[in-house]
Amino acid sequence: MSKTPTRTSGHPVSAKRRATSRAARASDPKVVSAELPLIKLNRAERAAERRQAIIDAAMEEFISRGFAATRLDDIAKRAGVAKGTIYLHFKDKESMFEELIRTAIVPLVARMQGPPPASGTVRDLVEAFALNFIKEIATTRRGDIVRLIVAEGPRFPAIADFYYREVVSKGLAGMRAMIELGIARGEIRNANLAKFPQILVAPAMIAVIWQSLFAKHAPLDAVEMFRTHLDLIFGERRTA
Amino acid sequence: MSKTPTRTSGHPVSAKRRATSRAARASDPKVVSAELPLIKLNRAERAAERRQAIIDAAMEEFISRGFAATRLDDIAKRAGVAKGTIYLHFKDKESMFEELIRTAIVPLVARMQGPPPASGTVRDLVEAFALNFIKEIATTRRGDIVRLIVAEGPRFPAIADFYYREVVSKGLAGMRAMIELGIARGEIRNANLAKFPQILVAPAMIAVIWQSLFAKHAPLDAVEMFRTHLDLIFGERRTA
DNA sequence: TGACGATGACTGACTAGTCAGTCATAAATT
DNA sequence: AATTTATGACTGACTAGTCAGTCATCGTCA
Repeated sequence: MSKTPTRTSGHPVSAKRRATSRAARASDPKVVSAELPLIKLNRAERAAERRQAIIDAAMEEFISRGFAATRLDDIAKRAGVAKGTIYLHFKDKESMFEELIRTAIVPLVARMQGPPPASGTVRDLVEAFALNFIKEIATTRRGDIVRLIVAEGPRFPAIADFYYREVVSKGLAGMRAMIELGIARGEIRNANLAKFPQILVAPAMIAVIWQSLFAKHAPLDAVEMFRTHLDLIFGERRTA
Repeated sequence: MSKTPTRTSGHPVSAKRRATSRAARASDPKVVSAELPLIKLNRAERAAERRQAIIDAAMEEFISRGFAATRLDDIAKRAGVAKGTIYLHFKDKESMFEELIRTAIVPLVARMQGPPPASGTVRDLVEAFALNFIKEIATTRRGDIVRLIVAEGPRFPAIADFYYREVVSKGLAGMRAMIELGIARGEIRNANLAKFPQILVAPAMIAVIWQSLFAKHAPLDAVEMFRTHLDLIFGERRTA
């Protein structure tokens, strides 16, 4: 009982130096982008910078803890801002999470549309695309975003909907187009594949999941696996 | 929150009549002797029954909310027991979760080992196996357990470890054996497939995830998809 | 067989703590 | 000085886990 019914959330650090945060930010070689002169940033720039810091921190926390177990206090601390600042940028935890996933998907997709359809066989096209996916997503922190969507999707229908609409359906349509091209050119034997573009990307998705769950038990050579998969679809490759 | 002294045992689950004890005795003791075959169960039997009720309820809650967002109060209510009763069977929330997943995996694996290797081609073997998987797991509530493991695995290394050891590594070994048999018999052309048994099961895993995330957006014929996938591996089938 | 105390399964109010969100105050900027 | 932006102490709602008490069941004995 003699516990502390009063002053509950007493963070031990409570030194009365509020300027500290700011001073620290200035000198701290933290996350802040390398603004060389570190000269005056106007308000809009600062706000944008902090917002980004919050987004980065939140992404990190959500990825490693999931939505429910993530504490806003931790996000604030990691971002180097006070908790209240978060509420200057986001309505609440939930909409913050949804907006985060949403904006995270954009560069994810953008990254996938980077390399323009290089001339060559359809197999080259698909291979370039998949290798890009594996290099940029499956084997990086970004892959965790995909896993996060799988994990939290059922509880955030808005996210699952958005993800399906903006990524899955478009991605599959693209895959289907490539498959049909392959069929038309005679590179792909099985015409039914066009009905299930999922098959084409399945190993890549598996690689994403594998990395975050079992990488430490048994490393997986995602690139070689995908090449083998392409051999099944396009026929044995010449080898190297 | 204030109005819950009445105990409301009317929940969809088993909810034996026995929960009536206190409240009913206090208010209307006579009504009790209504119907209910109420087979005599001794203490041990009852305990086992309640334990099972708790397990079922917990599984349901964990699947639909995830570990962190699940409330023990809800599990208790769904199981028709008091919260304290849970602690007669499990040490705490975390070990309860781990034990749940662990015991859930056993029938999952058992269900996969049911049909003995029927005589026939390797393709028939694999197809029977996969169709069984899709029917028994991918398209049922059990698939959600798999998704739950994917979702919570990174935060429960013990679960990921166990799952890898008891399911993944064994399953892949079995797949590899089948693939090697297929190669030896000349049914499978690409010998590299034995290096990546993951490819064989990838579409089935994708089906599991698809069902829980996108089924309502676009239903997926997992069986036909898998057959198409087998065509890639074993060569075109006669069709139907 | 029936009465009766012992047992322990079960209960749920309660404790101790957590954390999302608020807001009075202070710093920075205009 | 006025206004905008940031802070972090604080609040209130919520929850994992506890435990003193209850009562159905069971063993024992008349």
